Amino acid sequence: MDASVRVRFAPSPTGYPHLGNVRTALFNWLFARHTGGTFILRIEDTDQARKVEGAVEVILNSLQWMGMDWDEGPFYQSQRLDMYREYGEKLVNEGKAYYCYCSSERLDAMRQEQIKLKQPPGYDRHCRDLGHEKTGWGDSAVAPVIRFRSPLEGKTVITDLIRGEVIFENSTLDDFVLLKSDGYPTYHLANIVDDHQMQISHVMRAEEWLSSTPRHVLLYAAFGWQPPRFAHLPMILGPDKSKLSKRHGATSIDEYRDKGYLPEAMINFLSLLGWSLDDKTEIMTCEEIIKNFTIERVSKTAAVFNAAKLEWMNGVYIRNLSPQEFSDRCMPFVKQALPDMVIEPGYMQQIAPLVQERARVLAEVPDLVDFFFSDKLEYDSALLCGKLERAQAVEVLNRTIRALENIHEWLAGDMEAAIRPLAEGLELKAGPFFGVLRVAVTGRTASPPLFETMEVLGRDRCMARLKAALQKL
RNA sequence: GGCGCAUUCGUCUAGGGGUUUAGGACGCUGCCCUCUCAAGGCAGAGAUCACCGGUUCGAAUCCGGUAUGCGCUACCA
Repeated sequence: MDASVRVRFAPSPTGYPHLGNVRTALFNWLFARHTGGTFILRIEDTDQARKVEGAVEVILNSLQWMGMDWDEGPFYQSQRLDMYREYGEKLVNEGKAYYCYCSSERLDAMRQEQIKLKQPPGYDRHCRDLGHEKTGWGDSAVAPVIRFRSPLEGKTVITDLIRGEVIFENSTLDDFVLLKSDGYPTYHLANIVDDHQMQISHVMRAEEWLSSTPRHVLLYAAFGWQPPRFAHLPMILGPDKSKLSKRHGATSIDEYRDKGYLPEAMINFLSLLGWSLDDKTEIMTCEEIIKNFTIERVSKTAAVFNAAKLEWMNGVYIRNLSPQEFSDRCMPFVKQALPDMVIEPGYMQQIAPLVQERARVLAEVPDLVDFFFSDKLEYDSALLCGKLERAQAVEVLNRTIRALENIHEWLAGDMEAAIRPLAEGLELKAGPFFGVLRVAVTGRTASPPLFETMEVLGRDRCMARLKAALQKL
């Protein structure tokens, strides 16, 4: 237990959280829970242009859905603008940053030119030594930004908990913006100020941030602050091995919820994207993951997201649910997909066990069970015969109906005992014989076991369907 | 272009000098079970550990280079 561990998940509400974001949140949360530390939620809403309405709510909901509770926050950077500005101006006053009045047009033109000349793009430090005659807002038609006065030489060494020592030449760093002309801080400024103020001990974020870490280390030094420990997590890639994004299909976490992935399966699966317990353990409860999670066992290499494996794992979790719980969790999906049907919880509880091991995601349950609810089955009569002659199929149905009329208790065992011998009489194997009945009763060629299905369906519905099948032939 | 990171079966990964004929999982194929579909069981294919050199009695494991991939290179995060 290390109560001094303070970590944060700091998403920007510029879109809905995707698997990568959630994995980052998860690792921070796991680390906090493992160490007995504190998990803080901070919304980095400093980009007014890319802000997406409602994204914060989705982020919060997603964390809650996955069971990742936070101890402090959410804090909003947009509510702390004055403070960032003060810190920015403080650096200007100390000569560690400066106002820049370059217009975006000049900056764009400069970049174009640099690219044309095959030079590394970057700010040309035009305003770095303007002097003091022009300082602050109001002195120019152009609202200025504050830029960091990056050292021109030397090296910045960062020690990453996952990657070890990484060395950057300061000369490759440009004078990045700290405070934008709209008064909002950039990520670099706000992030450092907040991490310091919130006493963050470990910064765990995706590897895409590794390149900007020297800037952050330099900023901490400029403020005279002790930087936190850094751990850059491996990226999660799409099947084409590029950074996960919308074009890879379902990436937003609530899409997975809507498809019927279980949060516990998502936790388990995501925990294994860049972390492992040992050489064989894969299915773990959240408690087990928390107990065993350490940064030492986080891998360095980017992971391609394997949707098929997630689906498999979700199936494992679905099968491990109690029948009651499975039934309860199916309800919303079934109701939504079959809006015209009356879905009684009691009936659903009878149906559920028949499809539990056949579903990999909850959203496919409605397709598996809809025939339990419909009054009239729609199917191609050709399915009824399968490979049998029409006359044979008719005979199968007639004999079954007769046998069933003598059944006292509508129980799967009794029905099977009465019907199975009928196949022999027609010199048919059980497979083809039951096949006819299956289509008659369910309208499809694949279904849960026939007699259990018929028992749940009930006598009236089954008899009606068998007779209806006869009519079709 | 510059800088950085990475590189073990198609994918997720174990392994960190001899215990490895490189282990597990998903997926795939086959067989078994079986009233269909699943689930389950068993088996199989699949990795010269990116490549080249070096260190060493010995390298997937250590070092160097090359290649490739990815990331960053914004008044985005």
